[in-house]
Amino acid sequence: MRALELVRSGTEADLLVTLFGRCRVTYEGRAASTLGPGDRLVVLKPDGTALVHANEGHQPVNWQPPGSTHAGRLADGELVIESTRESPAERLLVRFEALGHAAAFDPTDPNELALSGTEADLRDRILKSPSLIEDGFEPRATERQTSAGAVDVYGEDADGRAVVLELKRRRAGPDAVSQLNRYVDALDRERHADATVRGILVAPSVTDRAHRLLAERGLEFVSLAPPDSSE
Amino acid sequence: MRALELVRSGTEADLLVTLFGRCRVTYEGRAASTLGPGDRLVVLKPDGTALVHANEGHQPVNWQPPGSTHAGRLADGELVIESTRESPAERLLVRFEALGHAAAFDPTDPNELALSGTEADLRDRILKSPSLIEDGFEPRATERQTSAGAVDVYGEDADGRAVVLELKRRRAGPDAVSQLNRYVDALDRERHADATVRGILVAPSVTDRAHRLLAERGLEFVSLAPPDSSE
DNA sequence: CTATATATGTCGTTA
DNA sequence: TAACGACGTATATAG
Repeated sequence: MRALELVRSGTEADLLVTLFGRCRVTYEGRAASTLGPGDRLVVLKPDGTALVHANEGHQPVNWQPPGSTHAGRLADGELVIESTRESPAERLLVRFEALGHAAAFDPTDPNELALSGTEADLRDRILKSPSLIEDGFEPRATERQTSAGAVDVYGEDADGRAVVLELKRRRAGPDAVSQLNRYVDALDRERHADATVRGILVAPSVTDRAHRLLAERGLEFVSLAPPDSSE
Repeated sequence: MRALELVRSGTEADLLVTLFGRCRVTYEGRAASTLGPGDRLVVLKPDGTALVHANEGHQPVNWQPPGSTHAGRLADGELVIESTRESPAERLLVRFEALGHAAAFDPTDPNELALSGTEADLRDRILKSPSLIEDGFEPRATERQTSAGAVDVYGEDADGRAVVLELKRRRAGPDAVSQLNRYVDALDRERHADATVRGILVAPSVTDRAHRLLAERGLEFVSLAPPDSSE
């Protein structure tokens, strides 16, 4: 079978292999799933990634993470792709009952994605212009460690009070407030100073629930978004 | 150009279109990105999804969500795929300087994925055998609403005290504890009863930090995993 | 390896 | 539509 040869030689030669056809899929590992017959696109990458894409959705209906091992074989005359990995033990089986297409490509890709508008960009914006938070704010550290984890930005306000910033690149919800709250609690406990630590959530906006939570916990909010790519 | 025709007729006819070749990609929307020349697989789905897959990783290096609109055109003799959506406004541009392959398929897929080992399965396991939590535990409601959101499982212990369960299908971290804490706080405030609400995190295991957080907040932990698919 | 938090997260469900 | 939380999340980074 030509497709089987393609899968074998393709994975062997570190090619990107694509298959399209009618197949069933079973998965067992962190969870377990079965998928009845249907037409899907299967992609096998040289890094061990396997993707099964149906006709809808951004996400693959089934997959195997990078580092997996792909193998092709025939069972009752049908092409079967088996992708496995250990730690955690996971196995993906794709059984084709009809194959419309099979191809292999040499994917040389020297360039990396350049992305802007991330939380890191928001942080850099604040470090460059601390007054965006408030007059007199002075950043002292990023990723400052606490017993509750690393704080996005740590600094002092105009009165010398300790300030913790938690940054979100988009509208923030209750989880962001809880996160900030954990850091403030931890620092309050560790610093055993007179003044309590101020906690400020920095995001373009917050949800109602998050806003209430901030108030309950005595935390603050500053509206700020990552810079446009043009800035 | 044959590939252009394929893209146009394929998207028109609700086919799944795949392209492989050397391309550059730019994206602007919730964030912004550029990607220099390299060999990638582009997938256009009939639901408006666009995927750009490089040779590595489970995730597409660039994409456009379902509901987007794809268009193909020629610019200086090169095939350009443009995928846009509104709300939020986002635009993906893929410009091929070399095309190795183009194909279109009719993806009929009547079957849905059947998945087990989820949080819902863990919840059902508890509802069927409440003593897995502790002797005398009695579930009263799932998705019980509070001012902080819906609680996974709400019930009473042997002494008639209110109990909130927060379920996680896998090892739980600090965020899960914060979530549980929010629900317990909300119920304590709403119920204005004498006895405080008990909060129990139910997961296969917890991280050290999560364990400490539970102790600080007076919350509890019960080790329990979703059932095997065989169970 | 694990732990932690981000993500153009996506996706489903519900108000 | 927005909000909220789950996801086989994946991914990067620090320890």
